[in-house]
Amino acid sequence: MSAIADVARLAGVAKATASRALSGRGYVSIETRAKVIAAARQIGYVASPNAASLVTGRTQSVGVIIPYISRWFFGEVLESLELALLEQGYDMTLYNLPPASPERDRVFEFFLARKRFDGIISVCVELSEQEVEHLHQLRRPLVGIGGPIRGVATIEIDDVAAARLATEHLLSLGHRDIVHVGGSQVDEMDFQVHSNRLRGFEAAMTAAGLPVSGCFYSSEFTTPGGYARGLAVLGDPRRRPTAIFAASDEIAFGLILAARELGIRVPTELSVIGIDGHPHAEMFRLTTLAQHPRMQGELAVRTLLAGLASGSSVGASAVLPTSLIIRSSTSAPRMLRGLGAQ
Amino acid sequence: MSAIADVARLAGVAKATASRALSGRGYVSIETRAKVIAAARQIGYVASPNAASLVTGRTQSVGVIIPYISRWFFGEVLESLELALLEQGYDMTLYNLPPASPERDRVFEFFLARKRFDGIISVCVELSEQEVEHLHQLRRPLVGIGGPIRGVATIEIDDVAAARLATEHLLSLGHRDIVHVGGSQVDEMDFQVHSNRLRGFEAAMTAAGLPVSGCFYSSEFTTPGGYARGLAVLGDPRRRPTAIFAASDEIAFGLILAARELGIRVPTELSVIGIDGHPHAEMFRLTTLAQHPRMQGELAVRTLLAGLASGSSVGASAVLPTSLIIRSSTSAPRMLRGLGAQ
DNA sequence: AGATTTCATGGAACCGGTTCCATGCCTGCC
DNA sequence: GGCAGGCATGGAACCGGTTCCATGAAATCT
Repeated sequence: MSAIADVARLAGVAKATASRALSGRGYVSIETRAKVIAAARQIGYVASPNAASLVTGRTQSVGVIIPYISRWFFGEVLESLELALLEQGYDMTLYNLPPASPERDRVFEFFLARKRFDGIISVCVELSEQEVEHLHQLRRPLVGIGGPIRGVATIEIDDVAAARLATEHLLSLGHRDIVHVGGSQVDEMDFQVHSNRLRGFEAAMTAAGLPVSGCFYSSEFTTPGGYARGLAVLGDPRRRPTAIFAASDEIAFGLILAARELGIRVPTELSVIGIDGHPHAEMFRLTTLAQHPRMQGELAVRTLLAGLASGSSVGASAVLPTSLIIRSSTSAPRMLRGLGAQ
Repeated sequence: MSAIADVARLAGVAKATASRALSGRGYVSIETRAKVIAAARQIGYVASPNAASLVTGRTQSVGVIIPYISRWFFGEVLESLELALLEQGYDMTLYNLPPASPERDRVFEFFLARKRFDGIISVCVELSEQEVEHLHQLRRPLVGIGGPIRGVATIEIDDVAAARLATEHLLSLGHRDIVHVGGSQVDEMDFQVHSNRLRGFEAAMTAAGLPVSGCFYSSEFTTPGGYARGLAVLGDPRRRPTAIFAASDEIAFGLILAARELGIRVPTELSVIGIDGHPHAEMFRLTTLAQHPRMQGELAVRTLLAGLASGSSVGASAVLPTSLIIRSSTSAPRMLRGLGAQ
């Protein structure tokens, strides 16, 4: 409703002066500034960033592209991004881009090209060369979460190391018959998360002198996905592993539910470890390698805004820590226990 | 980068003509339009809605306020809102406003007042009189999901009826000792969902001639919340109900987990029914009263855009249907079964 | 054929801010 | 005392679109 011209008129100054007083740039006397601020408050004036963006090029808004909203990791990242941006006065505009979204091209060619954003944060979206090119043409800072993009600052965890640590935890307990249930490399856009976790698993197994062939089963990254896979993998008693490394906590929950349903005791007969640090892990007593999505979100915002302030396009990438949280879904395999007890 | 003036120059026409050709408003000859469109494509021109919004007042952007992102219902609503808005060319800017958010006032007084949105969708946010007033002052259409706001179109389900139906399902199976586990009215902003579901429960119980005092237990609206409450409520065998009506599927999952842990068989010894239609319900074989958050999101967008087109501020409210999905978490109580078998 | 419409286009104003530039005052310094 | 420089302010241009208005040509009507 009210424009800066109204504020200026009410305060008895020129538009230019009102603008300087409110934005804090340029010379304004203390009294004038007070007058202008009082006038602005009186008529409930809030500046339109759209109008300002025309001349400054700054929109006070950031675009976020993300493949899922409901899955835990993404929900957490989103909440932390929103909060961090809000604190800095930025709006967050959200584009949900699931793997095979028909809207994908339109988002890159139309929505993101509308000069609406000061920067873009891409959360675990596997970008094609062409899409990266599109984004770079916007000449805006770009930060990735969860995986590398060419020429872009990235906030991530070391998925290979995390998977390796998780697997080594099982190995150190004495397990030799270990299976990895993780994301498929073909079905979903995986942003290298799936394959990195598989590589970490294989590295740990190989280092322990164990074979890896036939030890991987794919699953949707969800609890029902893990459950379905669990029923299949654990259904045959003769070929049952003593431990499973799940690529995510949500998969692990499903595996535990399947095991319970099949009457397999966890951890006595089956150890399960996940990756994430999901809040439900406590309830399932799940041993997990916790990552910290909120930290990743906050750091991504800091990196983006730093790039914005400095004008440099590429900020510093960061690899965030993970931590092993041992609960009671993992233990030594029964066989060994028996031996130990003798 | 490129502005409409560049397009006009390249096409050899005036800015005004280029604008008309691209927007499709006003008279332009077919050949001229083709020329302009070709020129625009050639230099990769995408109009800046920010610039356009200055004169048209339309921003092609909608603000959404929502208390949670991770909880299932909200995630689903969000995904459907984003998709529906995207299809219509609108951006979705997200404000996450958990119950006791310290950012709350700033969002209403600053962020939402920036003239950035053509309309606002409020998802299950309990608004104070003052906040409603603030929103109305923006003179923009406003649509609520999940509960009534004064003078605003609302998309919702009938929570009282849904709770009543769920309870009646248990009653019709022969249960008499039924407990309701739902949200607290004090702890969280509840948008009347909690109290409405409690009212529906009490209405059904009273109609069946059963007492309601002592039959309600509060819980966080999450699986761990239901789990904790389940351990407490089901822990004492002497005071154990034969059936529980959970206010959400996520609570119900927790209750089922707690029951399993206590060695209580579902549904033989305990029936559980929820509300939601959560995708995990299949895995838990949970009987539930399904609502359809995606329908609610789509309808909210349709209502908002209709209000936008017509210029009328208040659209039509709608009450969406729910459907009872019977799985095997509910059955007749054991006692009756025994009788029936005789 | 002359008078209206309808169509097509260009020029210019405008939306709401920011910023450049010019102006004038006051202070400090040589 | 005159001049340079810092401070405070106003006028005007500008950002990138849309739209009003004027103009002229072609089509339609009387």
